[in-house]
Amino acid sequence: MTKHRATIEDVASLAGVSIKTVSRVVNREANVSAATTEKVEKAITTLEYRPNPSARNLASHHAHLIVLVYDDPSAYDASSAGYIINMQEGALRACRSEGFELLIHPCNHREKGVGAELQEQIRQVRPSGIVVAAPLSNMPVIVDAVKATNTPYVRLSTGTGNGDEYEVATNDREISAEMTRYLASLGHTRIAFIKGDPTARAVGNRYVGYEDGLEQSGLPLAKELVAEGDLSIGSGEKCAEQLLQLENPPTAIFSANDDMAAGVIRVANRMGISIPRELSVAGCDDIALAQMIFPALTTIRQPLSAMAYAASKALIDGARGHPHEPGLEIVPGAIKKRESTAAAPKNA
Amino acid sequence: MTKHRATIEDVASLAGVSIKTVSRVVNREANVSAATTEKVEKAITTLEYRPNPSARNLASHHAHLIVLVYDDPSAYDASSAGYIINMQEGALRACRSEGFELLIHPCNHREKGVGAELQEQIRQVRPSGIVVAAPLSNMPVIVDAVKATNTPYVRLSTGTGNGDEYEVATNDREISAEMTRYLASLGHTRIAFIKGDPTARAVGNRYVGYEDGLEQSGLPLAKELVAEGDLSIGSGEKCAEQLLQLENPPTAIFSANDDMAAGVIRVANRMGISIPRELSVAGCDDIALAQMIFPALTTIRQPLSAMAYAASKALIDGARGHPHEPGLEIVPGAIKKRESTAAAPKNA
DNA sequence: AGCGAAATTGACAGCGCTGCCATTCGCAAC
DNA sequence: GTTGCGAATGGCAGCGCTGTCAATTTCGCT
Repeated sequence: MTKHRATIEDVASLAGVSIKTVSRVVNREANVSAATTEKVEKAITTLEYRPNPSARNLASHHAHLIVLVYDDPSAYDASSAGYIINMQEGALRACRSEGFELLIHPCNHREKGVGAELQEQIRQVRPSGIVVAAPLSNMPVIVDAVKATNTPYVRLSTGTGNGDEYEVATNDREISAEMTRYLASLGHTRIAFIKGDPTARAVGNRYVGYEDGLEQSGLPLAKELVAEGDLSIGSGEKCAEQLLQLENPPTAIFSANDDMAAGVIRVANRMGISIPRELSVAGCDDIALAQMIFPALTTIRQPLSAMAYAASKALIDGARGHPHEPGLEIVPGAIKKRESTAAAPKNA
Repeated sequence: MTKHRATIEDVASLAGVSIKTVSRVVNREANVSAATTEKVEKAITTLEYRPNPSARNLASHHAHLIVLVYDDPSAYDASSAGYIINMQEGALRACRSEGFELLIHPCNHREKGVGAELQEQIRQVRPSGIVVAAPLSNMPVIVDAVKATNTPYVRLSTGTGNGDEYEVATNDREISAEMTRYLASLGHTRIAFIKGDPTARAVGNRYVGYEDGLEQSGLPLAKELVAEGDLSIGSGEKCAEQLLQLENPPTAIFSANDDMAAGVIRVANRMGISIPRELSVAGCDDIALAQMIFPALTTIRQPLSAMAYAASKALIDGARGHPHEPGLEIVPGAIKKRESTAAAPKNA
C-alpha cells in the first residue's frame, strides 16, 4: 500500500541519466538540455518523486525553508492576529509553490534574551532566509541577532530604508496622504490625527503622510488636532475624548491604526455622536474588526500578504543563486471606503 | 566569528567516547553508564552542541516535527485569525520546549483535491505527528487523508469522540449550559439562541448546552426563540431582526459564535435598542473583536492554546515511545463576563 | 575537416546522524 | 582462575541528496 517513496536514483534509472542530472532538473539549474529535462520530468511525474527535504538539507548545508519572524501577538493583544495570518498566508504561498517550507517564529521583543534565543533557533535550523516583520524589523535587538547568524534576510518595513539591502515596504506615507485628501474632498476642514507610539516607524510615516495630505489640500496643520496614543483601543478612547471636547472639535478623525479608531467609535457611541453624520472616522490596517463594527470602518488596507510573498520569494531566489537587487520594493496599500466616513456636516 | 557548529564527532572526541555513545546520550537511550553520560553532557554543554535535525531525520526516517492542520481563514473571513494564532501559540510552545518544529498547514476544505494535497505534503515531510483543528477535525475528507498517511494524529474536537483514540476536546456543552444559567440568574426568562451551521459539531453541542441550561434553570424551551444562522455576521443580523420583531421578544440573545453576536449588536444599535439595558447579548469564542466593540461582548473563551499544547505534547510523547491512552482529554473553557450582559429589564 | 570553447553530463565523496551488529568490560558463579 | 553473560561501548554502513571536478558532447569558426 504505502509503497516505498521513490528516490532520486529511481528517477535517474527510469530516465536513463545520472542522479546528478536529476538533481539539476529538480533544482532548476542551468545547462540542462531541453530533451533531458523533459525525460527527467516525465520520470518524476510517473514515479511521483519528491525530493527528501532532510537529505537535501544535509547535503546542501542549509534547510530549504524560510523563517518568518514576527512580534508575538499574545504578548499584548489579539487584534494583530489578522495581520499575522495575512503575512503567513503570503509567505506560505511563496514557499509552497517553490518547494520550501515555512517556519514561524513569534517572538516577544520585550522579553530579555530574545536575541539569543532567536539566534539559537536560526543556527539550529539553518534556514535559507529570514523574513522579519514590522515592528520587529526596526528593532536593533532583533535585526542584530538576525544579522549575526549571517543568514540572508529581508525586512518588511515601511519605507525609508537606506537602500543598501533589498527590503519590502508599503507606501504608508503616500497612502496616508491620500486618505487625508479623501477626507478633505468630503468637505472636512477640521481633520484630526491620532498618532501612535513614536518608536514605531510605520506609524510615524502615517503622520507625515497626514501632514502631506493637509498641505496638498490647502488645509492648515492645527496643533490641537493632533493627539498622541499608543496604538491601543484605550488610548484611542482617551484621545477621542480629548479631541471631541475641543471648543472647535474636528469633523473627521484619522487614526494611525484601526484599534485606536475603534476606540474613537466607542467614545462617539457613548457620547451620542453619530458616525458618519456628525463625525467621520478613518483608520489604518484594515484589521478584521474594521468591517465588523458598526459603522464599518473606512481604513487603509496594508498589502501584507503580497509583502510577505515578495520577501519570501526574494529569499528563495537568493538561495537559488539569483539574489534580488538592493533597494526598496514598494507594495502599495489601498483605501477601503466603508460606512464610517461621509460628507462633513453642513453647519460648523 | 561564525565558528563552525559542533558536530557529534567533536563532542565524541572531547568526551573521549564514540559518536554512537554520544548519540545514545542525546536520545536518552538505555544502557549508558552514569559516568559516561555525565562526561558527554559536559562536552555537549561546553561545545554548545545541537544535533543537526536534517541529519537525524535522514538517518531515522522521520522528521522531528509536528504539522498543524487548520481551516484556511482567508477562505472565508479573517475573524478566525485569533483562533488560529492561539492554536499556533500552544502548539509552538509544546514543540519548542521539546526540540521539535512546527509546520503550519492551512487548508481550504472546500477546495477539491485538498485531501490529496495534504497527503502529499505529509508524505513529503514525514512529520512525527499531526494536529487536526476543528472544524477540519470532523471532516472525513481531511481526517481520511491524514489517516491514509499512517502518521500519528490528534484531533482537536469538541467532544463526543468514540473513545478509541486519544483526542483533545473542550466542554462546549457544559459551558454553554453554564452561560445559559448565568443569563437566567440575571432574571432573563426569554433567552433566545442563534444556532450555527448544523454541520459543525461544536456549534451543535453549544445548542444542546443551551437546552440543558434552560432546563436546569426551570425555563421552558420556546421554539420561536431559536433562530438558525450560518456563523457569519450577516446571518447574525438576519436572525436578530427576526428575533427582535417577535411580539414577545427575548431580553437576552445567546449566539453560537461571536461573529453572529456582533451581528446582533449591530442590529440593536441600528434599531435603537440599548445593550445591555434592554437586551443582553452573549457569544462564544472570545474572538479579538469581542472586547473591542461597544459594548464589549460577554462570551465563552475557548482554551485553544491549551488544547493545541496538549495535542502536540501527546504526539511528541508518542514519537518518543510513550503514546497517550485513548480517550477524550477535556480542557475546560471559561465564561468572560463583559459589558453586553446585565440584569433583565424590570417591565416585560 | 579541425580546433578550442562552451554546454552538457557523470562520478564520487561526503553532509551528520542512527540502526545494526560486533566487541569489550565487569562481575557473579563455578 | 575460569567461564558465562548481561551491560556498556564501538565500528561502520548507509539514509538521499548536493558540491566539486572531471569527462564528454556539441557547436562555432577558421
